[in-house]
Amino acid sequence: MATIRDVARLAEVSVSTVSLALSNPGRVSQKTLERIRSAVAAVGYVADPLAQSLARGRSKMIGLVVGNVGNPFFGDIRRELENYALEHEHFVLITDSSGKPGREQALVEHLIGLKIAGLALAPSSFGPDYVRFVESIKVPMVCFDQKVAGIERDFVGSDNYLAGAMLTEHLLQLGHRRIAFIAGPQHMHTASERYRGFVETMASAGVEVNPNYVVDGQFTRSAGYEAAMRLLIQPERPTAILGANNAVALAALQAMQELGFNCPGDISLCMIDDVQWSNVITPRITMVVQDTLKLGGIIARRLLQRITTPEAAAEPPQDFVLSPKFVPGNSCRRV
Amino acid sequence: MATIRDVARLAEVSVSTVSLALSNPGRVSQKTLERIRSAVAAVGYVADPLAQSLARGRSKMIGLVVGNVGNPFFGDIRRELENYALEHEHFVLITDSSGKPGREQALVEHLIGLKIAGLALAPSSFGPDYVRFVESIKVPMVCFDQKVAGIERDFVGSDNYLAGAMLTEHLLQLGHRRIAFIAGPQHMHTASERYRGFVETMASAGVEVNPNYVVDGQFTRSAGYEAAMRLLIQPERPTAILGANNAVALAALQAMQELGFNCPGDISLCMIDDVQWSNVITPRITMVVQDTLKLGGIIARRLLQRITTPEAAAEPPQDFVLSPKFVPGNSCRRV
DNA sequence: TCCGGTTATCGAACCGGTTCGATTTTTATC
DNA sequence: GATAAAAATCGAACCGGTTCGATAACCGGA
Repeated sequence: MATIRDVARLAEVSVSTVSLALSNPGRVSQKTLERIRSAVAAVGYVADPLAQSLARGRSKMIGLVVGNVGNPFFGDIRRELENYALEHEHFVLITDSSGKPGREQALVEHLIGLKIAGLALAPSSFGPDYVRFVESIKVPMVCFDQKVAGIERDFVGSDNYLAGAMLTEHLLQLGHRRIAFIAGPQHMHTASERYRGFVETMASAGVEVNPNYVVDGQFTRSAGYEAAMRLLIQPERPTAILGANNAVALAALQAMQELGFNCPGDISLCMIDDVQWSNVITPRITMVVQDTLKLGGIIARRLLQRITTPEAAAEPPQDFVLSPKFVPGNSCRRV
Repeated sequence: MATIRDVARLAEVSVSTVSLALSNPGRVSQKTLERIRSAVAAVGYVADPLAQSLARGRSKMIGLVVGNVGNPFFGDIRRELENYALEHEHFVLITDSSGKPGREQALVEHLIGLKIAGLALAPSSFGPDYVRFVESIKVPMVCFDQKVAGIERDFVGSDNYLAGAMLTEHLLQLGHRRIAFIAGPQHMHTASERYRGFVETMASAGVEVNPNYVVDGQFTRSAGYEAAMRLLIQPERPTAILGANNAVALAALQAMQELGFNCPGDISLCMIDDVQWSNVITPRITMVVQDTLKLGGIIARRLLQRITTPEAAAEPPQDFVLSPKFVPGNSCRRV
């Protein structure tokens, strides 16, 4: 590997001039610039990013920390961020916390040790300790997906209240009254907002929520399955189930299939968030989806702004909340 | 941030002693070790990984380069690698090439610039240039998924010939003779092997392969859909379709649904590789799946071995090929 | 021709560690 | 108690860049 000293020797200038010429071509004379450029080409010099980061105190890398890279929700976001970062000569490092706050923290610290230029974080926890931790991060950052109370940072996400409300409204309009809700962990903003959307829409329609119809699915497949089973073995079954996320809804579909219930014949089902291959799942689930592409675009643009321009870096944190979109399927029938 | 010099000052020893003590506690005296340890604790010293990597010429990071992190196939592999790496105080950086060879190369070069300790690579291309590129990588590495002819590196993957053969055999035993095959790009080892498994099993059963029944699905959803459509509009339709991967098979299912064909009533379907939520897809697709957990374990162990022990690093490259598993569904009927 | 003000280039210090040969201290041996 | 060998510690160079104050070269104007 050729170093900057090799270039300097060949171009017959000092090391500092080479460095200057490469980072700020306007500040050296035309002929030395050319000499340096041809020397660079001759020895095949490429600056060592590690040495650069050490000297500059910051690298050209952007950290992306998510709870589960396999979740298609993150797919578009990752892609947008990568493409946008690439345009600005930055490089995205993806890390996966498996949803564990402890590991998330370790990953973030490691990334900061790498002197990343910026961080896109999908928070996986909550509470004062967690908030303190996130607030201690001094790198330019954007949070997304999960809004955490107390964290004063840019946030990009969807209107989860609206998501819950839209599907509830849809079911009500189809004539359903015995509507069940498989909820997520209530300490999560997404989960509590979706639930609130459900409850308030029911209330404003004057329909009472049967407490037995609200079960906790933890946003996971296994807990969602258990929760759905509890709903389905009740003597007076709900006529419709609203899954607060894709995992619990599909777990409910599985439970229905296993118990021999027909969807939507016996029970209607709808969910928040898409999954891959949802269009080959029978029935096609009626759902409300987030505009992940747009979310990713906003995250990417905002983060790069904060990284590259000092004015943007100084701006106060801002929330970007997008409306989700209703995607009709054939899993809900009129009653 | 406290530096090693702060520690040295407080412990009243030289910087080099601190460095030595931290990396090799056995080579300093007991009391200086203790003094250094308490000094480290007192100032909250944590070594700067960047400076360490620069000085040592290698970091504690492992690069994982895949074509699509969203593919559940990579999920287990990533998780196994991360867990195993963590046990050995290494840290996994995930990067996604979106299947583009150019970007893959750029990513690998960037990772090498970061002086990664090792690399797990799912090759996304082939051909002499590509082989030359991979062969030029001097970091300890393990290739997986796609076996590329000419690359002399450890390889971990599944027996794709067997995968194709098993499903073909299954369909033959159910009495099918008009069996169609939606193939992948033949320059890919996985694709050509699966195809070979199909062709040779058909041949040894004495069943002729109708050339109109072999179509190219490129392993992608869209091309798979087109290919399936071509199969389905033929006057003499196949009685069974074998999808060479999950994407083309599910695209075929979609095509069948759209054209009003019942699966398995009208046409049987089976596929290689699982997808998330396959158990809520109707019908449950009969498939052959790879043992991704075990693959991940082998990749992780092998790579860490090569990284941590010089003997393993010197070993000649080796192939680890696992047998896939047959998972019956209800998408194939007897004819 | 001399002078003040730019512009171009350089040298040295620095980022925060590691490493290795040299020096000092300790321990064991006679 | 002298001496060789072993163990502990140190200093300096190095990894490969950046940055900034200092110096050198250049320019037009009096």
